[in-house]
Amino acid sequence: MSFTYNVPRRRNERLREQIVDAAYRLFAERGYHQTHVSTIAAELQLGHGTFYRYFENKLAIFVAVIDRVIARLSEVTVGDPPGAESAAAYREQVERIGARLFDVFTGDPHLARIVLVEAVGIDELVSARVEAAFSIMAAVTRAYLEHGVARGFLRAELDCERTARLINACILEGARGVLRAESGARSEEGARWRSAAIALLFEGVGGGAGAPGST
Amino acid sequence: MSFTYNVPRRRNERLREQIVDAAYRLFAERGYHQTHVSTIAAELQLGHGTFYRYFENKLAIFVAVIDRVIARLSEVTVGDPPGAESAAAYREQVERIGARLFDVFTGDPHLARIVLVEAVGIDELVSARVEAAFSIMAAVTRAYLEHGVARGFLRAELDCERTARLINACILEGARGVLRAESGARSEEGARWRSAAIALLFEGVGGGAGAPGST
Amino acid sequence: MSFTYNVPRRRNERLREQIVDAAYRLFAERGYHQTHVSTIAAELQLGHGTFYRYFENKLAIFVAVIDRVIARLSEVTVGDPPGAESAAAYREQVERIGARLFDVFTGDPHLARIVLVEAVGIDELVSARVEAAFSIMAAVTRAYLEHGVARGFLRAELDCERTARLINACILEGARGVLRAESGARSEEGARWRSAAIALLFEGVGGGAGAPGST
Amino acid sequence: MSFTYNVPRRRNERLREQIVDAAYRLFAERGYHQTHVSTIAAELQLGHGTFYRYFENKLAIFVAVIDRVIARLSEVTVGDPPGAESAAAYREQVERIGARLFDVFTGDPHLARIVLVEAVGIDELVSARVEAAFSIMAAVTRAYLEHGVARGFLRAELDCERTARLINACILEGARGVLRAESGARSEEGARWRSAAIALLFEGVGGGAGAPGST
DNA sequence: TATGAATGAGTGTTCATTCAT
DNA sequence: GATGAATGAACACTCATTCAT
Repeated sequence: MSFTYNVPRRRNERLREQIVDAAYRLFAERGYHQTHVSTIAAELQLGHGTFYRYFENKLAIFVAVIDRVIARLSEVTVGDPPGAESAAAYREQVERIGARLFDVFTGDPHLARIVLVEAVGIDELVSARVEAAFSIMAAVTRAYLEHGVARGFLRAELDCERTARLINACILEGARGVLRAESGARSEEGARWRSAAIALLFEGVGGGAGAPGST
Repeated sequence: MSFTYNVPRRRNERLREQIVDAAYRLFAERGYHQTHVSTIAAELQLGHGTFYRYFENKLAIFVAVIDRVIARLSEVTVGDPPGAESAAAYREQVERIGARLFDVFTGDPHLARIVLVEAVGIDELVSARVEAAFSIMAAVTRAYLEHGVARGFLRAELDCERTARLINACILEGARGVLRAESGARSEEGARWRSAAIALLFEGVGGGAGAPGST
Repeated sequence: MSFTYNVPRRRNERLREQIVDAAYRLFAERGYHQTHVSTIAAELQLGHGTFYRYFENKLAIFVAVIDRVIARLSEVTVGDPPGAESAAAYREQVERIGARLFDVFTGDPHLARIVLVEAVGIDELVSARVEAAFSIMAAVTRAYLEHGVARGFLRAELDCERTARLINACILEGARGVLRAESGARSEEGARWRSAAIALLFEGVGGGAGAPGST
Repeated sequence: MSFTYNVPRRRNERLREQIVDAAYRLFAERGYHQTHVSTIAAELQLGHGTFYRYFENKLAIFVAVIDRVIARLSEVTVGDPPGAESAAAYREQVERIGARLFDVFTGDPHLARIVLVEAVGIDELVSARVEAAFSIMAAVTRAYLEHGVARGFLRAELDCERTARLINACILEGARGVLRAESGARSEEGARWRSAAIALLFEGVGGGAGAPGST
């Protein structure tokens, strides 16, 4: 019997994943309150009693979904630590990381909807987790800003903490904008949002001939 | 008799307002699904049947609450049409209108929570209404940007449509940031977010000695 | 003051009648459970509190309506006491009284609907009253039958009690049949039902060449 | 294992039947509006949520009850097609089928009450179904009458359509009459109604020495 | 381990009735 | 007397969760 020891366990892990998969999609498509435990179970042709062998209750699966979303966001922001040595390389890196984050949201509409819409107002615990995720994203952005300031690429007096959050908000707003567009027009729309955001980020709105900062 | 003519009517209007008041607060504090019709009625020491004399159903009161929020937002953005003739006056006006909007959100934590959190995922109709309100805010911001471009205060190639939405997202993010702070520290925190946002808006993050745009 | 003594009373009587009128029609058209106290009051442009000055409760107005229906039925069956001295006169009188009863039902679809449909299953008291009304109708019919038997116009062994009820059931069935017809076709349809019923009543279905009773 | 294969299914069907049984009796005894979903569930010692696993809503169970009643009525009227070749056999067959129908009503007081009382005024759909059932009964009766006319057992000018309905009304009236009687006296009462109805049907009320049709 | 039948707390909504004005 | 605002008992229906098989 010992040789089969891991098999059921593995099978369970697999099923647990599948439940999260299904719930992820369903929560995004129909919303938390319109997605019932039985909806999720039915999606996988499971008895809905079975669900409770894998998750304590309905909130638990939602937390699992949220955690997956957060993990997905984390993936993007690690592995490209701030370290550019020239201004040009710096700007390029910032654009790259921003684009990647942006792509995560626009590439998976479910993810954006879960984190921006459904996760909201369900439960304190969930809110705290999402908040934490955004804080992590902000911390990453902040690290880049601080690196830029340290190297003199960015304004010395920059409020890195708050600016980081503003930048993230812009990324999310861009993602929202892209998702509002018809799916056929999304890549073009994405390019526009990206360049509008990058321009705002590096130059601000100013720079006209009679601009406040031009004299 | 003539001077009491309107009283009954007024008393009704008054109660209706009180119901909206109570619902406004309760929806913000406990969320839509945790606020029951009977919760609202109990808050005003009314029988819950009474509620249905003033609102068709639970969704109706939520829409009323949302509409009040939207009206509040609209108030702020009218009455100060873009028209500055100098760069300095322009910047000042933009700061003023942004600050006012910002103050609405930070001045009434309920308002922000309703529109940002609770209004989301309840109902198509509600979402559409909130979406429309944000579109109006964006249109106002856009008008300012276009005026700035026309006068040469802002970059000619500015993507006014998208930048307007990015700016609004920054205002909301700032409001969120302030609401995260302890209530004692909010005015100081508000000042910081305001200046961070204004700086990002007009100058971007750049401007360091070795900044990308400095050469 | 004494000279106005009866006026309010009379006015009340009048209003009470109007309430019964309205209720009569509404109960017939929409049914008992779909007709609310406020429906009746609104019909007369009364406050619905006023209703309770004239009727104890909702059941009371229904009883009043039923009583009116019963009174209407009684009117028809009095004033033409059985007393025909010849077979032909007897048959004519029976036809006349049957036709009158029949006309009451077909002439006022509301009446039939109230007594046949709405009065049923509401309340013991109401059922008993309707039952009593039918008993009265049956008693009248029975008196005619007994007169017919006494004079030798009808079979001596006739079960007058039960036959009377069967005959009344036929009258009601005929009325139902007429009401099923399009309103344009009702008078023609009425004639057919009348002759079918009269034929059944006096001759039965038999009388064919090979009929059981023909030998 | 194969022999238990159907058991769970069967157990379900069984409970569903039991729910219909209970509802059938309760609707008959207390009426539709006085019978609550929880009343039915309690009768079977079920949680009232369980009810909804078997029926969509309260109307659905009522329709199920009505359909059972209709099925019961249909059973009686099939399997004895009109085909008697002699007048005596014809009369015997008509008596037999009438008696059977009559017995259904008098044998199950609930059935009569459901179809005659409770089914009325609840819902368009239900009314239409009951109406249809009566139409079917009428069609059967009519077929007998037409057969009788064709063979010359009955009057040639008989209005078979309407007379069929009149006869059915008499059967129902007889049933009603029996149900009015004390349960101890019902079989005797039943015999009287049957003979009164048969006599009316075949001979009419006439036949007295001085009867209208005797000359 | 998987199942799904059973459960009942919970909630939105209706409407007859009361009563202060 | 007339009114209609207020009331809350009553009820249909939902769905997360349990547990016997």
